[in-house]
Amino acid sequence: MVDHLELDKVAPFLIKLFEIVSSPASDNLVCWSEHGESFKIVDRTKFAQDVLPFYFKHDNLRSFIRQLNIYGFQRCQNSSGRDRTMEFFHPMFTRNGMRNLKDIKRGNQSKKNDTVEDGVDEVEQPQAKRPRVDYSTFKTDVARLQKNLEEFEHDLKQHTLQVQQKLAYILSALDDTPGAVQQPPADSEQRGSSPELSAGALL
Amino acid sequence: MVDHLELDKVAPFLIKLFEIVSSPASDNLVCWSEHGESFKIVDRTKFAQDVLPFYFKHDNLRSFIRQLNIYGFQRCQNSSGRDRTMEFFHPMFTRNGMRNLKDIKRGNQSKKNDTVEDGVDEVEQPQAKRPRVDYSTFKTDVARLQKNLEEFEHDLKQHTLQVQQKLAYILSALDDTPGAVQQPPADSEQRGSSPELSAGALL
DNA sequence: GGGAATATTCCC
DNA sequence: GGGAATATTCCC
Repeated sequence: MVDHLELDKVAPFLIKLFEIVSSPASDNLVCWSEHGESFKIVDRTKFAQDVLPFYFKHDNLRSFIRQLNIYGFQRCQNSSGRDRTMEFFHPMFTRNGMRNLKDIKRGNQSKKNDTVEDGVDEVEQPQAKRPRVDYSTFKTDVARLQKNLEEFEHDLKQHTLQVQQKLAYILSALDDTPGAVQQPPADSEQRGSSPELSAGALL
Repeated sequence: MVDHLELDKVAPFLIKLFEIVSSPASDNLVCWSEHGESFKIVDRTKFAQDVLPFYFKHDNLRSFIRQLNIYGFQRCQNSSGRDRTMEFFHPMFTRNGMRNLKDIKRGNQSKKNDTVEDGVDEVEQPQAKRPRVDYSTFKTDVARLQKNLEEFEHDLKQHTLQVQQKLAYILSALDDTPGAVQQPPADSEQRGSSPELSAGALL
């Protein structure tokens, strides 16, 4: 269906990672966070032993994390105090965002547009070392949602079109059938028109 | 004994390669050539299947060959016509030259001194495209043998010294033993000289 | 975490 | 064969 995920443009590591995190079978070892915006390694040892060698040529947690870092994932500090759980995050790696995978690049091949100036001039403010909230994740987050939305819209249009065509075909076939409905398909966007049988109206 | 092989300076690939080629157990699949100056892969398929995964994270002959090329190995054309055997060669990779392993470098990190000018000026000779024999392998070959020889000499000296010391110790111990043999063991290599007792003479 | 070396794959 | 991308290891 959605065949333009362009998985061929996505690094193998990311595809495997998505599969690993999404696979329900290993949810007790590694899984999405509640809202699917990050993922957790629950049992480091078992994860390394049982999951890694199935997808990679090693069973080494550190190598796995090295890859995460290379692709720009950030470690999230676990909320609770002493939790052995590890949590990682990348703005383009989300449960429902498989289509964003192709925008995750490795190493320092980052897109320059991440460094926009916030509308605040970068003049020195030497008075105090302001910890200064980092809005960049918000921005990339918004960008991601924006993009998702656009693509969903596109998909929806495609889908609508297809259904329309199929229905039109069915209706025309019915038309040719003696004793079938005579009513031709009306166009889709009509407001206040009398309710009638039409492909467009069904969408 | 010969503990200055400096294996810690040798790339893991080369150590494994040496082991693979030298191991008698797999001589039917991969082995040294007759004089130990190159090595042969006799059965490509079995070699890839049975040997490679034991040493590397893959069972891929092409990956193995890629590594050989990276380390500067050359493929030798098999003398016989249609032979599935593959033969590879590197001047510093020989059966008796384990100590040369540390001089094999990867990639283009070649030493400049390989490009000495042969005593022949590099002026253009556009008359004919002379195929011009490449003496560089000879030169590195000579260098290797030279080096081997020097190091063997060094080892021999060390060895001689040790044996001398041990014999001296034994002799002195015998000397202290009442009723022990007075007659020293006759030495082996002495021609016509009067037999006399000395550690050095035994060597 | 990340730089850098080494290993493996992919592609020409 | 080798360039280049990706993966894995090693080390700070």
